[in-house]
Amino acid sequence: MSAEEILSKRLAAWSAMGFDAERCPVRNVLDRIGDKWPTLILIVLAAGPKRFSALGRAVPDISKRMLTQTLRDLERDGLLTRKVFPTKPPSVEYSLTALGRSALEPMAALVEWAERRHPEIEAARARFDRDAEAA
Amino acid sequence: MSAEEILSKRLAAWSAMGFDAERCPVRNVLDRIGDKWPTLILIVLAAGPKRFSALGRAVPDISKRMLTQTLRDLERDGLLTRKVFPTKPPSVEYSLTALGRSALEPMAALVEWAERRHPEIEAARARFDRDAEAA
DNA sequence: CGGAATCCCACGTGATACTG
DNA sequence: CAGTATCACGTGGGATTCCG
Repeated sequence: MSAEEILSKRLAAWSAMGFDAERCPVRNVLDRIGDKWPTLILIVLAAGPKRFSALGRAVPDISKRMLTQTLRDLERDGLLTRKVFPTKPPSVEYSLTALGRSALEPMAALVEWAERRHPEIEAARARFDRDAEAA
Repeated sequence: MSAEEILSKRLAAWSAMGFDAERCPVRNVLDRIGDKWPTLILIVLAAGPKRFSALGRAVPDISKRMLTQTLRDLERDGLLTRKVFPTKPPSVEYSLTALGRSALEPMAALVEWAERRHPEIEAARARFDRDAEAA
């Protein structure tokens, strides 16, 4: 089944169900793995479990606040687990669940597409901007 | 090559390049097709060309402002084309480009993942919320 | 009909300081 | 170390209005 068919079918199904945005799986998912921070966190964790501050170092431009919140969201969705070691000072280790690892596959497909098509996109942008400037 | 390997490799490459968020293809792409409205527009157009107001009807909860802006962005990125018919009143038709259609493939993978895993995610959320409420 | 322009505010996000 | 709490700000995006 082609990508067009898959998407068109899904679309038809959702429309028939009244388009409840809250329950739409795609919207639900996109709000997570489509977002910048969750995606980056998952990619970093793909290499193996990491502690809180290690994650912070791996994604330099995330604030502690967003890191905490993003980790909570991903934990809530069952994409990663949070394991506390009662050492002193305490340390917390985050690692992907099977569900989280399964998310890496479509994400990898997206990343590959992004890298392969990036030149075309940049070219299209340059063309568009040039044409717009002509006006 | 596994998804983990692909993503870890990419991550290493970006880190080595200094993590320039502006030029990172993935961030660039995620800001488009990871976002809610662009994704939905592309999915709707997967079924065939559509006019402005038809798109608005197909995505009921998008405002005219966001519809216009989203279409502009996608046109700028070369994912769709805008064709004006000088009828009266004017009509405008949007359709996917080859580049736009190629984006459907990774998106379909994402949608399939989302639908297949949605029950697990909902269950994980319910469990998380229940445990949290116990405190 | 398809879009541009304007207003406006909720809320996402960062910065900072504090705690177990 | 791994967070929470608080405040303050900027802006994404909705509502509305006007135009060709």
